[in-house]
Amino acid sequence: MAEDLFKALADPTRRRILDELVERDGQTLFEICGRLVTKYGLGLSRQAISQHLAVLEGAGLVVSRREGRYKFHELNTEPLERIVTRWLRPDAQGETGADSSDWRVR
Amino acid sequence: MAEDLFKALADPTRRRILDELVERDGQTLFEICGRLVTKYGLGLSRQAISQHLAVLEGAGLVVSRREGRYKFHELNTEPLERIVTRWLRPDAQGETGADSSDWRVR
DNA sequence: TTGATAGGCAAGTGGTGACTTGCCTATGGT
DNA sequence: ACCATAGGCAAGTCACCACTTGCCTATCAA
Repeated sequence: MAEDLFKALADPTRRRILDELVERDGQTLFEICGRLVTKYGLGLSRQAISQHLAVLEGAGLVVSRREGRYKFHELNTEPLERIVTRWLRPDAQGETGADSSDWRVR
Repeated sequence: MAEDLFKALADPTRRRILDELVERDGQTLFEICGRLVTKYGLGLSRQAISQHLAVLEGAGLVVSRREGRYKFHELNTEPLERIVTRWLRPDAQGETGADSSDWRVR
């Protein structure tokens, strides 16, 4: 749902992870950790990145595939298309761009 | 900058406000309050909506124009285009889609 | 089978953000 | 001049989220 998508995009570290996956798809957790450190000098723990990946996966932006002791993470840009059809081109996708399920009771 | 944009989109109430402005552009604060109440049964205070509008304006998603005692709010979808060029079509906009300024030191 | 690598689970902490409350300013009608 | 309307400012509360720490599981190589 939309809530998960935008929450996932709200964190700059998660956006960087998406950038990394655009540049090189199918990386493991440790690869991503290493890249964030060397490219941006990020001193985040492995668990921090792992939790970020879980959030991205929950939003459908990342799909993971396990092979032996490795877990490869792949980008999925399909959820991002919904942002476009909601506000940029609301006439596409059969009229409504607003997702009626995008709501939470407080 | 990107940080403000995604933070602005992270809240469901703010996304609803954008939906309202897509449907009818140039509304005042009280008009938006009324619409959110009648259409979604939202019991938010005027100040809450006012603060949301300030965040949206800080992100460049809303532009306001004052006329007498009225302040009209208009939608600006230009910042949303950058989301598309960053991950969906990174080859547009002269190569890089990643905004190097999208980073905060912790 | 031991050790190293790749990853997961769970509880705790600090900071940030959404919302409220109370009071203040400004414009316009009568 | 008065009052109602439209909006702003500032402080306080509360819940959530990012991150850490500590420990545990699984796969592979020697």
